[in-house]
Amino acid sequence: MYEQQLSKALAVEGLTEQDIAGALETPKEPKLGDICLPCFKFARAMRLAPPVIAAKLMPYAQVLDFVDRAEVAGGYLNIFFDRAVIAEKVREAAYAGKGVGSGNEGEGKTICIDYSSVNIAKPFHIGHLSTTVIGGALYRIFEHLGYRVVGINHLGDWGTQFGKLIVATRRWSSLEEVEKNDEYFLNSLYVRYHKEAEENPSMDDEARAWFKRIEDGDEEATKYFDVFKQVTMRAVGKIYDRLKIKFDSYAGESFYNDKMEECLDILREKNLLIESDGAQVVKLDEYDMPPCLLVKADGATLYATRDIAAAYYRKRTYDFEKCLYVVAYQQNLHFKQLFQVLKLMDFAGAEDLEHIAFGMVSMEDGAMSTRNGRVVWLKDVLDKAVEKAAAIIDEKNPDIKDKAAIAESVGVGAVVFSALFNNRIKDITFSFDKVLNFDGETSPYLQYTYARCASALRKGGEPDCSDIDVGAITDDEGYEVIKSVLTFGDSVRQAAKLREPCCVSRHVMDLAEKFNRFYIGHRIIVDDAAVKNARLLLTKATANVIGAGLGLLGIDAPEEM
RNA sequence: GCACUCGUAACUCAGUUGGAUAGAGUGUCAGAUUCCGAUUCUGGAUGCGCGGGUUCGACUCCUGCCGGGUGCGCCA
Repeated sequence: MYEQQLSKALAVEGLTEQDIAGALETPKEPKLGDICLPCFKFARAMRLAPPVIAAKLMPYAQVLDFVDRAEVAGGYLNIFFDRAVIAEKVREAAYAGKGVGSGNEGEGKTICIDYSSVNIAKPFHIGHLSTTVIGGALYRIFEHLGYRVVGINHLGDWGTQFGKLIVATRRWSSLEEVEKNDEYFLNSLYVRYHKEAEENPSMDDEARAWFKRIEDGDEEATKYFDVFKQVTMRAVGKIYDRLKIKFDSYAGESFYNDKMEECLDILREKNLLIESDGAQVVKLDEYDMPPCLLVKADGATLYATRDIAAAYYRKRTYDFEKCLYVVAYQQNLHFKQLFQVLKLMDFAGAEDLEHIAFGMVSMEDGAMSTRNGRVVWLKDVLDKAVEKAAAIIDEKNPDIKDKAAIAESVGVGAVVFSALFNNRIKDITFSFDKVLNFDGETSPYLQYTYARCASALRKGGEPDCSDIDVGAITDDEGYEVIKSVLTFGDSVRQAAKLREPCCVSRHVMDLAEKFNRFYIGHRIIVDDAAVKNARLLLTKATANVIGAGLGLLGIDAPEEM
């Protein structure tokens, strides 16, 4: 808050606006001021001791109309805002609705986000959660800042697993049966295939042959392919609805089948494609990386080949400013190679590709594995969380309306939030106890706080802005709430800049804690109308920010719970 | 072996471009409600893996070691 004005005002004694702007920071503790300027780094150039510099700057801060006072503490200049001036700004936040903290710096810019990217024929498991909700949150965060966002689900809909599924379907089931059943049935065929193929390796030849037929556009094989894809999409569609995730494009791997050749031509033209052990690769020794394999010895293309084609297609189709790949860090090397190859190809968007890596999920007894059944399906996790939420509602608020919908919001929200509260890079050891914990720093806490605000607003009525006593919210607790409300937008920007949704979740959590402290200490609905209106206004602003923050994360904020 | 990455309280994690006395939650113990929703709030206790370096100042940057994770040509 007020960084610009302060930078301008304190650019004296040879200091530039940039010097000041780069040094301003928020003190650790509220009692040290609202904003501060450490003057140590100016000492050398100014040939003065930091406290002397702070003292010289103090009068320039002191005269600003939004400043109450400035103090010199060691080498710091601590600035305290005029609380009444700050409090006035809450009005705006209270009437901004869901748009609170939004911006327009993204206007005219397009960001592509590649996330979720499910594998066809595999049910949605807990390992798919991070990419899906991180991508979804980044989508909304950028949108909130005015960007045009293109959400891309780069479906894993190509590869020999389709041949395997055809073999399995023909042996133990039928196309009709698969079509009628859900994704778990399809998965059971896949698991059975792997079990039996161990003893009967000829099945793999059969599978390869079927996949070849898909590649060749064979009618019968394509029919199978379409059904498998349809069954999977039906299932993940339900999950996406529950998670509030949407995509603008489902162009997956199969989509790029006919778009790779032109990329390989570019590589050949630039003499980048080299034969090695029968395969065709791009050498990356110069960049301390192993070669990037693009065409197998048998002539088939690879994941990386399709990613190159996808990059070209996206640049051409969307003319992106940035293209983000929300994919686990296991693929760090793959993306480093991919980006380097594209750079060597002089691809126009090469500098704008970014791998947004995140940690992996494992089970308490080791890595997850679909084949041996050591896997947790997301649907089960969501269902259990919703069940638990319903039980708590039954116990605490049995007469509430729309119980099922609220339990869904609370349960699903808790699962989503658990994946968005920490830094992306952290590994996660999955445990039901942790995900189903609704106490402490969880989304049910945020939702509860939101519902508490909503309840107060129902009882207190719409705040009347013509009759406000800002003094009623400039006490320490209220003032902390105000500052948190007003800096929400900064956190949204930080989240976009770092591609870290947790900047938003952390901010909203902090606000909820501050509001609850305020709430306990001060009655909102009091006889004095001016005081009541001020507190209601703050309550409304708080509800807006919590609601907007949860919304950015893809979590509902029910009015009651 | 090489590369990347992580190591903060008993546990799970925050910690702004390096800045003041390193903070939360869980769990634990002790408290708070005649009054707006106790899924709330208040208080107590425990810590930066180890050693060097750069700096006025290092959890943060560099370097060495220790420990965990991931990756390293025909999977995606």
